[in-house]
Amino acid sequence: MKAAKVTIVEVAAKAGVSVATASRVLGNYGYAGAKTKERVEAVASELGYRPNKLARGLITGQTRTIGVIAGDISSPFYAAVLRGISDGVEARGMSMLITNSDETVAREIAATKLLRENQVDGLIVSPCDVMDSPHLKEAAAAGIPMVLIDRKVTGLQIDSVSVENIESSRDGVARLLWAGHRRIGVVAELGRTASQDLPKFLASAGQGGRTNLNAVSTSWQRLGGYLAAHRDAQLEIDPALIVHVGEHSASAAQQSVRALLETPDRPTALFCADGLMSSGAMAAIVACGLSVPDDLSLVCFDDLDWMAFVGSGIDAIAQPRRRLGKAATALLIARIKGAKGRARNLKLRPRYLSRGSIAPPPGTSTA
Amino acid sequence: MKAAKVTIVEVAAKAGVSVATASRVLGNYGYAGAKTKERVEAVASELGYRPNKLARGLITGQTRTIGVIAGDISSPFYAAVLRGISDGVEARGMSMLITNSDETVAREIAATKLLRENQVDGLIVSPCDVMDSPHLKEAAAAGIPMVLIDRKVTGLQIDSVSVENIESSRDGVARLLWAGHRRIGVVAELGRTASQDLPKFLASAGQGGRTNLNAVSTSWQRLGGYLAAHRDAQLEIDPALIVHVGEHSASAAQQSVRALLETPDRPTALFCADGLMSSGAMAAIVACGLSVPDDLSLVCFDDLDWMAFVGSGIDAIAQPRRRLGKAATALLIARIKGAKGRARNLKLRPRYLSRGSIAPPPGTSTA
DNA sequence: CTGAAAGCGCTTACAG
DNA sequence: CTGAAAGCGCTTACAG
Repeated sequence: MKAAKVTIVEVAAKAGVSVATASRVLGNYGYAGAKTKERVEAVASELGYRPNKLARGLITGQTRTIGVIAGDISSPFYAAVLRGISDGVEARGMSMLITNSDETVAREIAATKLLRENQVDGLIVSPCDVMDSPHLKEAAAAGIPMVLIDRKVTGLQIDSVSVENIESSRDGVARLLWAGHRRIGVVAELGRTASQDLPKFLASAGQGGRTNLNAVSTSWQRLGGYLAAHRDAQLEIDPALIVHVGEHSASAAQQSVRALLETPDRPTALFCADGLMSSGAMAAIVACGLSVPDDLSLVCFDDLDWMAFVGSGIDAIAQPRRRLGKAATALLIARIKGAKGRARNLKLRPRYLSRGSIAPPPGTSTA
Repeated sequence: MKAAKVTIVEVAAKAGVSVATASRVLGNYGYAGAKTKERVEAVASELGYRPNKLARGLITGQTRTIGVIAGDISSPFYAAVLRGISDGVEARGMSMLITNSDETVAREIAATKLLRENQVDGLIVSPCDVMDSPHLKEAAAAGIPMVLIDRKVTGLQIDSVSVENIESSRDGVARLLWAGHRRIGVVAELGRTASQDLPKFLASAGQGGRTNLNAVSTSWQRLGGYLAAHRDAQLEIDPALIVHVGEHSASAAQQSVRALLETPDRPTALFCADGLMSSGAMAAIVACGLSVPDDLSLVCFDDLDWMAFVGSGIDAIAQPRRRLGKAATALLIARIKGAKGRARNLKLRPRYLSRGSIAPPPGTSTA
């Protein structure tokens, strides 16, 4: 049943030319007489010839395929970023191999290996360990074109595209402060070791040490923005207001936020550091019977579709997700084509969407 | 800079064995002496040998890569389905090439071509034309393993995994009817030619002709369920209540729904046929200042994360999206491994999530 | 258990 | 403008 594949050899034979010539017209490079060209093409389409990219790739050393390592392709953030990448890739007639790391180093390593064995022309990765990723460094050293997306890795000087996390978080939190809030909760993932890292981080942030923030994961950066806004306003931080969820999970966030909201001295506003945290926080807010912004003001990092119509609308720091993917693809393709020169680190600016989820703290007279 | 790739030839040479032997231990098939094996493996890891899957694929005729054609990988539905596929694929050490069709035949054809040139071992596709897809039929006839997901193509007898659209829509709408609603709006995409197709469809559905519903796109099937529920209850259909949006777009849905809701004789309940329709409808409901379920009851096909906390929660017909992908992958891999026999058509059953968005129609006395 | 040799389907200098 | 030949990196009968 399996129809025998027609190869270039058969096309050449039937067209009465050499394989070399057939190859030249079918791959359209090099010279070929008009008549020859026509004949070969006619035979090829008649026979239903389909070039074998494996053979082509083996010999040219290019597969016209890139590999992508995302955290979780089903999350709205990565799904949109991937779409941006995909658009860039498809527009160039290239292909895209996709993997998930689930923010796990072991899986990221496995993915890197698999992708390299597949001879991808380049890699776009959202590294899960921003401090030390030997497998990525090795790949970069081996000369495989690579661009980092959403985050960077300390000591890895390669192209990257990320988002202004610190500045835009600082701005978002500042808006809450301007509205009069003094007890603002922050909900962030912060990894498993947050309880140890947090005191150090708070201490160093206190000095206004800003440099180290670039060497840290996005959720820490956004927390950094929160701290910076408070420092700008010369306000102390109450560590009890920092909810470190510890995992990428909406339901974990929901539990932690609920606990905070049931506290007697609960915050009058919340800043959520990513989409998962926002979903969890919103669920907790509803579960506690609180309404936004009357009982609680809210600013969320990353714009999810429901933020447009929940309550009176939720203020969001909207990341240019698709553009993130597009830009990464453009950088990668340039490198694949041989672009030299030092690493380019693009930083895209999110847009603040003001929808009305910020009100003065409850009990404040508006008069 | 580009580190020369180490091939099996070098490994063999340095280990003092033939390429054949090196190949046998590195690909681990065939016999190899314990000592030889050890030595070859040592040298391979020392040299950082990385098998070239192109060469391997060229000769074995298997790439251990599958191709996926989705509508839009950034939509929550496809994103989750893809994750299901991805899990199945990664668990077997295989890879996955992903493309978007944007529900466009031309792009689907291009994707099929590209994927086949990449010599994928099989294809999972969500076909955008359920009536006639010669490119898919050709691929199937050529013997490439393929499974259809979410929808089927008339006249293409191959494996498929879809969802019980008709039955579960019928059930969802029935719940609205039980609650006393008599004017229930339905919001569905239905394609560009809906205005012509609708009268015919209504007429044939009137006869209880059920067979043709399998040969129709998911949004038509869900409309079919709506009609069936009304037929069960012996109620007439008011065509004015059928909102055919015409495109896969939340904002288009929002506009159409808004128009319906601003009508003097507006419905007391809404049934939304997919996620995009639901987002649009919800935005329209909020824009009109209506509240769910007091002013309007609501049932949505496909469960989006916000439905858990918007208002008092929105009833949803939750599709097993990830399972859809997993099941498709399992079927595909079985075929790739050579499973024969007639096409299997899996139909997964959604779960109805009752959250409280159904109330009696406004003005009904509960007493 | 191991090796020499052919070959997967294509591209690419190199002659002509 | 066209063809003969080598070769990309591997696997697979086939002998031994």
